Amino acid sequence: MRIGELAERAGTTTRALRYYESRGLLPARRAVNGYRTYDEDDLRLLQQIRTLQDFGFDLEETRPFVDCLRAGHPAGDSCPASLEVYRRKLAELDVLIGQLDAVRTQVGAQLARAELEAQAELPGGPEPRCELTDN
Amino acid sequence: MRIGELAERAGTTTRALRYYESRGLLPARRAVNGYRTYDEDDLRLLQQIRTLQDFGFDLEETRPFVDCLRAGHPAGDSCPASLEVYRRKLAELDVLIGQLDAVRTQVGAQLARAELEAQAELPGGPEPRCELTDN
DNA sequence: GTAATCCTTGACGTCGGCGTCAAGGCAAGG
DNA sequence: CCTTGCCTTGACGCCGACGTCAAGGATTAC
Repeated sequence: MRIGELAERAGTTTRALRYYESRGLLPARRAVNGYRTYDEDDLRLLQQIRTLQDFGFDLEETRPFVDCLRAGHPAGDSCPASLEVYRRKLAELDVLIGQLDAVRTQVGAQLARAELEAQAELPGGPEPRCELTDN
Repeated sequence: MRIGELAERAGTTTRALRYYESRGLLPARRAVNGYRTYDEDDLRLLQQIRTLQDFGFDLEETRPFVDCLRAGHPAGDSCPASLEVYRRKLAELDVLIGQLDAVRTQVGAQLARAELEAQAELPGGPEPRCELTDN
């Protein structure tokens, strides 16, 4: 199949495929007329790439998986190098999620505080804090 | 004070300050010789910007806070526009953290599965799955 | 033959927030 | 006077993963 069909079947674009090839990730055979030619195996490699991309993996991080498949293994993650990428990614995710949780907490606290202060300002001077003050 | 001192006191660079000015975020007065001149208020504005940046806010998102301070309010988040930014950011964070959690779960599962399969491959053919098979 | 639809390579644009020169002006110490 | 160390503007570089356009060749449909 040619580049357009592969792109469509994988849900990506021809531009992306040419980019992958320029990075040495998904080289293509060439027909006599110079057109790129792909087969079903290439589709599988491409699907592996796209799956990992959707998970937020960098393009370079997908390379071990692609190499693994190309080496004849049943799955892209059947090789130690791929597992290492998984582990690194998990560690990165844990750090990132932790940071974002911390930020979320901080921003949430800031918002709560600022809303309280705004509340205290608006209704024409400081309000009574408690009914007991009426006594 | 001049740009170098302000940058140092705020823990940033002169390049960043010039960039903020180019974005209209932190304009500077000028001395007779053309040098940028800042005061303590500018330092406060800059600190507000940096705090939010550290939280992952875009520069544009810091603008309401800076405007709020410049309008004479005691805090950058004393204005409704700032609160809106807080709320939007919280919503964005929730979505992002949710996505990252989902990815973490998926990647974790993939890793566990791939490790199991690798385990089953290595020790020379499929291993006995259970001691009961010895009977 | 010609229009439509593929394909090719090459090259510049995008986005954010600056980093990093380059070329030159201004002020102060020795 | 000269050096040193600030400052000025301007402009290109960076990163990742492509988008988009340009100019032209190939194939197929009619």
